Amino acid sequence: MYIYDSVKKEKLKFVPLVPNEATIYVCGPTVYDDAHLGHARSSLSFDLLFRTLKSLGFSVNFIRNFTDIDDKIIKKMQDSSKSLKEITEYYIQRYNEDMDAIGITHPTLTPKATDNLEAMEDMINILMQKNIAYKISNGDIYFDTSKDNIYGKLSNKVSEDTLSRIESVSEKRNVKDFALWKACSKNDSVCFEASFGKGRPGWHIECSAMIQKHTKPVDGYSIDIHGGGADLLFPHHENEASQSRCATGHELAKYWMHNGFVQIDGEKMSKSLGNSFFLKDTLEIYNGEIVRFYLSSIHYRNDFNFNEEDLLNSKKRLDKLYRLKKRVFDVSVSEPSLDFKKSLLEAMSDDLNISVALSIIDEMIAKSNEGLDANPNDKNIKKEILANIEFINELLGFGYQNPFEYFQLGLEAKLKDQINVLLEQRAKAKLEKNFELADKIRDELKAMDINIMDTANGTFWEKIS
RNA sequence: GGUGCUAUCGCCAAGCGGUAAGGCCGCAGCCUGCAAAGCUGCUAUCCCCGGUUCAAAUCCGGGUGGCACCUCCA
Repeated sequence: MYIYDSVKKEKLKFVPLVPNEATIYVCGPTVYDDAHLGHARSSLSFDLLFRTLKSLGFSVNFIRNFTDIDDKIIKKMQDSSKSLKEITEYYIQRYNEDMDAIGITHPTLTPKATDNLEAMEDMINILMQKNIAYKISNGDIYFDTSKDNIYGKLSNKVSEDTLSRIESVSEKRNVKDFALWKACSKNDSVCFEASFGKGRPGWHIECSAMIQKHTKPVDGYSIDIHGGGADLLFPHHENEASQSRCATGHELAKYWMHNGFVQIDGEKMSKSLGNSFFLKDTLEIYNGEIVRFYLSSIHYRNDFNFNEEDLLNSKKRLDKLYRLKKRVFDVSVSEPSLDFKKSLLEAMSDDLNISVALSIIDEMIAKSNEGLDANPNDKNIKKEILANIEFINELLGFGYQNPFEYFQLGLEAKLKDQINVLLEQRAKAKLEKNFELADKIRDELKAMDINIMDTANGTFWEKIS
C-alpha cells in the first residue's frame, strides 16, 4: 500500500506502527446541519481507504468523530430554541442515514466530543502544568504556540500575513496562539464543569483528546493515518498536532491524508449561490449508489466538479456493470478471478487509484460479455463473473443491487406487470414472425420509457433514465 | 499579500523519465427479422517558450490560464 502524505508531500509506502494493523482517525462533521456533498466526498475517500486496507488483510481501527459542541450549534440553538442534544442527535441521525445511502462502511468507533470532555480536560491540565497553556483574565485558556518550536511545520502556512488575519486577543502571548477552552458567561446556554473553570472546549482539542483516549501510542506516534478535508490542514490539523505533541511527548500521526473539495458547476459550493448543497437533495433524485459511483470516480485528492451531466454519464458506466450482472444473475457465486482481484487491489493500493481500478473493471466487463456471447450458458463463466462483481462491491462499494431492480427503480408493481404482459405478447408475435406487431409493441413500450433488448441470455428491459 | 494545487481527445479522467489507460459522445463493422444491448475497429503528442537528458505529458526555469486554502467550512 502506498499513500500520498499531504504533509511530506510525497507518496510513501505505508508501514503501519503495528504489523498488519492500521489505525485511522478522520475528522467528521460538525452536526449543526445536513451533510453536504463535501461531507459525502470526504467520507467516501476514507471509506475507500478503509475498504482497501481491509481487503489487503489489515485489521483496521477506523475512528470518525462527531463534533457536537461548536459555535454554529449554539447559534442554531438560539435560532430554534432547541437543546444542544436535540439538535446534535437529530443531525447525527440524518448524517448516518445519508452515509448509509451512499454505502459508507460504519467506522469502528464514532466518538462524540461531548462524551470525551474528561479527556480534553486532562489534556488541557497537562498543558497547563507544563506551562504550555495559559489562562487569560476572562477565563479562556490558550495554547502557547511559542513553546512548540516546530509549530507551523505541518501546514507550512504560518506567515506574517496569515497571522494578521487571525483574530487578535490582546492578552494572548503570541498572535498564533489558539483557544483550548472558552469560559462561559452567565447567560451562555452551553457550559461544562472543569477543574480550571466552567466553559466549553475549543475545536482543536477534541480530536487530540479523543485520539489520545482511544488509541495507544507506538514508536512515537498515536495513530497511523490522520485524515480530513483539505481545508483542515491549517489551522485544525496544525493545532491538533502541536498540542498533542506538547501534551503527550509523541507525534500525533505517522501519515496525513487530505481529500480535495467539491464544487458545483465550477463554482464553490455555498448557500448564497443557491447551488445544490445537501446530499439529501441529490439523493431525492438519484439512487445512493449512483451518487457514490459518481463521487468516488475521481481521485480523492483532486477537486471534484459536481454537475448533473457528468453524473448521468458516469451512471452509464455503472449501467454496463449491471447489464452484465443481469446476464449472470441466475447462478450462485464461486471465487473471483485471481488476476482480476489482484490487479484491482494493486490499483487501489497505489494511493487509491480509482481511475485505474475502474478501467480494469471496464475491461473485465468487456471480456465477460465476450465470453458470454460465445457461451451464453456456461455456468462456470457466470459464477466467476458474479464473484468478480461481488469483489468489486467489497472493495469499492458498488454493484450490490439486484440488477433487475436497478434498471426498474421507482416503477410500480402494476406497471411492471403491464410490461411483462406486453413482453409476452411480443415474444409470441416474434415466434409467429409477426414482426409488425412485435415492433408495434416495442414502440408502445418505448413510449412508456421502457427500452428492451434481446440478448443471448433472454429479453431484458430497462427504464430509460 | 502568503501558501499550495492544477492545465492531457468535444466532455469526464489515468499517467510519477522510456515513447499517450479507461468511460461518455461520434463514425464504421459484426450480431439481430429490424432494433436495443453486446462485441470489434477508428479518433489526442499532452497550454506557450526555453532548458536538462540518449530519451519528457512526465524533471528544471520563465510565461499565460484555472482553482483552493490562509475566516473553528469536508
